[in-house]
Amino acid sequence: MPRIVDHDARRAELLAGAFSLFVREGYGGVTMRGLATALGVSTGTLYHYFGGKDAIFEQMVTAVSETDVAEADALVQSGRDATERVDLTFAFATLREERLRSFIHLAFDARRHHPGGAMDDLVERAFARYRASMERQLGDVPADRRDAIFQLIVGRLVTGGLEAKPTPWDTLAAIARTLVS
Amino acid sequence: MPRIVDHDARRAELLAGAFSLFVREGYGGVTMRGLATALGVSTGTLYHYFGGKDAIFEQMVTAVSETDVAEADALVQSGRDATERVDLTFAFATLREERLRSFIHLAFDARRHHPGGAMDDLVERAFARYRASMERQLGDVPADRRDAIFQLIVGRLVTGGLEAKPTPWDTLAAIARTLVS
Amino acid sequence: MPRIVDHDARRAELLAGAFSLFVREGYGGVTMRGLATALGVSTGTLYHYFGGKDAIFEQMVTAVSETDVAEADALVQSGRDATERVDLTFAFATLREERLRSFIHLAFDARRHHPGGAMDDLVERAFARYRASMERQLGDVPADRRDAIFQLIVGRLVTGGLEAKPTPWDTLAAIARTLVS
Amino acid sequence: MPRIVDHDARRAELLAGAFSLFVREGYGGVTMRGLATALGVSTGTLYHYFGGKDAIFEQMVTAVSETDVAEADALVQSGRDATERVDLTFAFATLREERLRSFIHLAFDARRHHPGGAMDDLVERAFARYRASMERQLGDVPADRRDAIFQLIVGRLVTGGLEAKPTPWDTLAAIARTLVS
DNA sequence: TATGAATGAGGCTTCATTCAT
DNA sequence: AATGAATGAAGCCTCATTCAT
Repeated sequence: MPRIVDHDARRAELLAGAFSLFVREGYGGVTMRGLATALGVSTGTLYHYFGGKDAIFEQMVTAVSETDVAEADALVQSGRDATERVDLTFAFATLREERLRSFIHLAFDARRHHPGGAMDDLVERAFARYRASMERQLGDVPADRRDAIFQLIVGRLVTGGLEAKPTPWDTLAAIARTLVS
Repeated sequence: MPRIVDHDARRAELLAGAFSLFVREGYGGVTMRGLATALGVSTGTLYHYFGGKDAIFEQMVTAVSETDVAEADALVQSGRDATERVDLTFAFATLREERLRSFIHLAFDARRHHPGGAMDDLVERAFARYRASMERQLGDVPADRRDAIFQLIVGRLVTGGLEAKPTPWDTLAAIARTLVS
Repeated sequence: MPRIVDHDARRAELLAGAFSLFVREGYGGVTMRGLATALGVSTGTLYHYFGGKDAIFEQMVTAVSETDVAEADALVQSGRDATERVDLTFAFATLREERLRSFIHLAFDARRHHPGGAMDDLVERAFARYRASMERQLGDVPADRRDAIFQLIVGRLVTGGLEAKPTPWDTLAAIARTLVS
Repeated sequence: MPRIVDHDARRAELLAGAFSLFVREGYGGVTMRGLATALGVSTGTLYHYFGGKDAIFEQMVTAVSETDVAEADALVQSGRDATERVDLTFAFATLREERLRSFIHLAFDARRHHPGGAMDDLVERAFARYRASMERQLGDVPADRRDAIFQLIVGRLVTGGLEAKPTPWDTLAAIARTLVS
């Protein structure tokens, strides 16, 4: 069935385009009309490929976390010891700061707009992917310290979006290094 | 003579009621009609006491952070040394976990819905209040370590709302203690 | 019954204050709250003295035209011949331009908000008062020419509120003089 | 392919329907819901074709004045000398009395509801179109007399809507003829 | 497949009016 | 007599969704 393949390919293409808009505007800030315009299609086309706004949103949450984790793995695994890999983990967070912060916000949004449903699983699985990545890369760091580093990064991502002068990444990276040596 | 009403007291009362709804539904999820119903008043009354939805939200953010900080100060200052006060800080975060998480969530929402406006200042000032409280209580801890503890708590509050099995508070408190001794 | 007298005096006082606001904002632009504030009373007081917004408005239309006609008569009757009295008529229109224009607008408003009712009579009587004043002052001018002068003035009042560069009053006064000599 | 609709033609159609309602109810008296109902469409459709209430009103003012001026030009230019063209000008005003009166009324309303905005320009331009038409048709009449005729017509249109027995058009036309001979 | 015109519920806000004090 | 808190209908506008073409 070549038709099906084309259909799926087009859907993936639209999803990729939708992602940046959702990340920039948040769930509530995206309108179907705005999304259609940004993607260069009509609203009718959007409804042809997806069930509706929610369906688009849900498919995106998964797509984002998979992309991010793949990139993080690729970068961090080049570190030769735990200290270096901690530094690379912070380097990744710094590099993709906006995107990761947006993901957290998206996750919040997602759970709000689909309470108690399959969306919870989706978000949990996405976070589990990030956690698994850290475990792969920092497997020789004690679990409690690895957890602390994770919270440090999440905390910094969040405050970076809310405070005028958030704690510098370097400061936190330095603290993190003391936790693994 | 008019119906006897303490204008400010009534306003504070409405504000307190509004918080739980905003927390449950998010900024975008709260409608003036819904808020009025939840508070047992008419929409007109809401506009009698507040300039509008934004004004309600803004006054709420300030009121909540002030209340929280006052409570945190009261609790934490009973600690006799830095280690004890770190423990009490975590105790406060654990105790008011839901409320603090809601506040962060709300702050995110608010900035998305009103980018670049007075809301930014409001949120920044609220966060500054929390920071100032920590500085008062943990003044003898080096600034970088105090910052790390702050990020640890914020990170834990956020992941607590998104992960199925977030890192236990105790684990992070233990790490934090190592940072101040 | 001294009470009644006081009551009526207060009502006249409020009406006088209301007039300038209605003239400035038009019927639709005046709110009861705004009117109460401008008068330095409460909305409740307004409802104590008048039946409501419409009642205030209606009483005003009569009051305005009576005041204006009295002033016009006083001014114009000092002219010694028809030409002079025409000039004085234009002088009065120029002097009270804004006020007279507002009255025309008010009259329009009035008929719109109270179609087919007693308000039509009210407006017609008010206009009849202006006409009667002209007949008193320009009694020796043929009726058709007097009518033309009236239309000239009304036309100029209206276009003065709508055009950037309306015809100067002087130009029209000069034309009017040719009509009476 | 989309439902086949000539966007501009549909807009013109809606605009034409809007005029009669605006004329009947006045700017403030027209509601978007009422307008939609009167036009047999939904409020959403109105916003699909126009930016909002003001945009509808503005486009209407322009459309009406353009139509009127075109009609006036066509009628009046058949007159062979100034006297005949003055008569034809009054004939046009008599024929379209209601419509022209409504236009003046609307212009007043518009400026009151949007003081100091783009509406002022719009109204001024519309009036300028009427003035220009008179200049084209009565170019050989001295400017001051042409202006007087314009005021005569405007005055009669206004009083025709407010007085029980306004001055007959014939009377004013006769006076106007004396001004051009 | 794809379009975009059309829908109508629902959002925020205003305001004439009522009524307990 | 006077106040102003409270009401709720109604205004303008947005937007997810449907459907004829």
